Amino acid sequence: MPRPRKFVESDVVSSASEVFAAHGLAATLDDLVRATGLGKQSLYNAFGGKRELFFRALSEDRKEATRAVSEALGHDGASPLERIRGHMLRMAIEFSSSDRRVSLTTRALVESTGEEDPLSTATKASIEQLAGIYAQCLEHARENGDLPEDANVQSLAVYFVAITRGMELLGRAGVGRAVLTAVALDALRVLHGQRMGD
Amino acid sequence: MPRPRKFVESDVVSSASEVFAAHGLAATLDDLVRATGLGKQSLYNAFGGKRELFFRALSEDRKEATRAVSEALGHDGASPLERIRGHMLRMAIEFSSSDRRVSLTTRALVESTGEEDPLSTATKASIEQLAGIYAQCLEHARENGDLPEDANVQSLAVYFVAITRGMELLGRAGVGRAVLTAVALDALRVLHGQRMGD
DNA sequence: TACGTTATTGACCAAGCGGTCAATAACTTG
DNA sequence: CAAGTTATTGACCGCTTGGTCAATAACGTA
Repeated sequence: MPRPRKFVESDVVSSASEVFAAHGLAATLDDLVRATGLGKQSLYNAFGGKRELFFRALSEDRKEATRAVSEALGHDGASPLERIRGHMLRMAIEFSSSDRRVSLTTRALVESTGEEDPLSTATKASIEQLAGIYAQCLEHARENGDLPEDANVQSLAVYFVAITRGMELLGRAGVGRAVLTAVALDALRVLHGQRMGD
Repeated sequence: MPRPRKFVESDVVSSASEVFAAHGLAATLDDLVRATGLGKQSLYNAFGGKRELFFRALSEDRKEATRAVSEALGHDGASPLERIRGHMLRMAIEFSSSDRRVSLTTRALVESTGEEDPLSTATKASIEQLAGIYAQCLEHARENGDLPEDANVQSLAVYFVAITRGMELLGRAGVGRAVLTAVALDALRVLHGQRMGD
């Protein structure tokens, strides 16, 4: 009965995501209107406002990021450690690409207050989810005998989240592909050492 | 002859820095007026506007950050590698402290456009400066024989900038002291391994 | 083809923004 | 103590902001 929408919701979120990636929450409602092609009111009807649309975009970004990492670290014939290696090298290229924008999750991380607000909750969950994926792959490596029996899979997983975040920021600072690749290879050496000097 | 100022410039910059650390460039002129105690016009006279004040704060933040790292990695009897270790462990504690705010440099990194604007230039310089300090210390370690002769000191230096940036973000996401310390120890294993699996 | 429902459109609004102005105050120096 | 210079103060301004409203359009259904 009702008048049908002229837009595809996921397309709108995707366009909005680019705008938010470029300008963060400081992106203007007008930017969004221009990027999505919708009118203000339609945007408001469909999503509820700028902030809500940001969360929606953030959620999609997170879904996509975890999907991508999941796929990169998933079974494909190579050993778990080889998959992590390939993943890190691809990240180095990705992060050093000149048109790469900082991920919404990282943006949200910086803009989050540390309190219990929705932004902080969302970013925290995002980090934990990513760490979970790394942990799974690392656990497989350990079962394979590619990591020492007493390797701390949990902290290593968080370590990989940290180093990828750091590489992302460095890419923003203009660090080029060669250096970032070298950094990725350095980072991987963590998996080869035997014991921490305590 | 002129009427003297009622404020100390460095104090104003310091107060402003906190506000910017908390809210980024989105901090309002009113926030700054409240935090510094100066009137708008005085702020304007002394610094030239919000953006200029931000740059001033960013510059101080950068100076302080490099000073701190320099001191931590400087000569103090311990070996270069031990100094790096101590530094990383202190960073883990610092970044996981609950009232810690994200550094202005990291903020600027995220908000920079990647173009040639002043923000990007400043952050790039900041990263390079930090990497330089790490490189110096690592070079000493190599001369000491604590690192293999063929270790790539330059990329390792950038690696340490990356992992500390990542740890900073994770601290923002609520990762606690224990986990962040474990991550720091993981990160250090890079210096113990012998050869990269190529 | 008339009706009910929702989408779209463009005008509109109050609040908050960064910044400015003009008047006044405080100090040093002659 | 008068003159010159800069600081401070509070009122003010034009613009942009996120959001709203009322009118109209487009569809399925009866």
